[in-house]
Amino acid sequence: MEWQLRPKMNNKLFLRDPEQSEIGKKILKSSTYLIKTLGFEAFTFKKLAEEVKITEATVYRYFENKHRLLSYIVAWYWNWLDYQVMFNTNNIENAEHNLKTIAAVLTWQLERQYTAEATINLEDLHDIIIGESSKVYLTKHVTEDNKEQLFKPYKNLCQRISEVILTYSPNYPFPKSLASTAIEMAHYQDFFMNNLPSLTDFGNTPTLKSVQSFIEQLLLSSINVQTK
Amino acid sequence: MEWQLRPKMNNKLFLRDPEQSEIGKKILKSSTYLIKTLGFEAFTFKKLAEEVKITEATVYRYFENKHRLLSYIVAWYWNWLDYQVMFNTNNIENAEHNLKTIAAVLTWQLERQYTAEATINLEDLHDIIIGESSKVYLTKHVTEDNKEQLFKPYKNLCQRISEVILTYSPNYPFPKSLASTAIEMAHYQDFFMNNLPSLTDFGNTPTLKSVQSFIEQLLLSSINVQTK
DNA sequence: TGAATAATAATAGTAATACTATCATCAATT
DNA sequence: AATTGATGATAGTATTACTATTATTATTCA
Repeated sequence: MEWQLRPKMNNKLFLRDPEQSEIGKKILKSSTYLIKTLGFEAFTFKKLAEEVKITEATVYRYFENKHRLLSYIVAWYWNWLDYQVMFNTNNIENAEHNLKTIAAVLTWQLERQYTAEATINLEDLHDIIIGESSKVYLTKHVTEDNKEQLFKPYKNLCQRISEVILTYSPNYPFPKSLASTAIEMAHYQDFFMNNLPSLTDFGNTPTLKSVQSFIEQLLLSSINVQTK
Repeated sequence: MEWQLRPKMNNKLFLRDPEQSEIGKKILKSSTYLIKTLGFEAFTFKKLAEEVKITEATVYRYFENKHRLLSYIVAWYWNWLDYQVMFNTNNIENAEHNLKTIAAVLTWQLERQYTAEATINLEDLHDIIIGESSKVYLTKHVTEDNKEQLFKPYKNLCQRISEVILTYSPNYPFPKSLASTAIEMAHYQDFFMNNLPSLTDFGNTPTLKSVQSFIEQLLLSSINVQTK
């Protein structure tokens, strides 16, 4: 039997479920491509409609506005990443090993599970996360969005990582902050490395492998000192 | 004799120097206030012009567009913060002490030097940095902006912090990445604490003091492990 | 003092954006 | 065969992010 994995998306994120129709799936695929290519600011529903060859009105029937669409895409990513972490740390007792796995997953260094589901192009998605994901919560309406649980997948991931941290070091005082730091920095160091390299130490060898070492070191050393 | 300190601003950041006229200064003050209050997305030159009681056209003679204005304000902040770090670590040999000072400065816990210069309201400015500063570089035109040296003050700060890190631990492999991590996280953990508290460990006591402890621990432990 | 210059006001206009609304058509379901 | 739902086609609006032009002040410089 074959299993098809689909992230369960919060229905506040859309007006009509895009996974339930061909047009919806095309909207997801094309918007991911366009946001990656044009950047979120220059991305419009009009351009999206042209790309998918539908009318602007149709897009509006799926998503309230472009910010919600970005929120959907980003939430999808956090869901997916959470699954990767879960799958790869599942049944493994060694917390240090698991922390290294987390650093690898966060920096895109691990064989991806569940790539068959091709609604969204994962490489495009990763690009969007690097450059645009913060814009989802850096708004004046974070609080309302948060009440609608739009950030649940991010929080789940953060929670999962913090649990591994606590397994490794039960008295470490900042497990959740360290988890969110690892998540954010995995992406920011990637962005800096490629765009503002002097903010990193990876200017000469701009590879995700370098970022991975940094995140790994960040996770392990913070905790190591604490448990001394 | 009294000294008046003014950050030397890159003249690519403006069309007409706002520090050189009364209207210019009002533009800086009001835009800081408005961006803080409305958020950058809802902030427009029209609203700014109304607030300052000038015409929109006048604003455009000072700044090319609202993104450049934000870049100016943010650059001003990094300049100012760099000065704070420099002033407070100057002549002090003890690198550990200096790292603690840096954590304090980044989290706004230190007596501010040079607050007399009142063109820009520092409290408003701090709010903007927390919620809007990343938007300055998270664009499709980072590279060109970077070529025009718009991010120089940020890089200077990062460089200064990384030097302290290296003084403390000459073999630590990620001084610049750790510096940019400390800077970004000082602000992100603040934002999370106030808006998405479950991403942090400060939900019960949402104070900058808590963030300070975290940043301090982050800086010191990363380096400590390395030097073992 | 008078002329030249610079800064701003006042006003107008434009293309694009982010929508909302209406009605017709077409396909699938019951 | 009738109903429902999704989409297309089309139109329209308020706002945004500008650009342009001319008139009016204020400043400075000869």
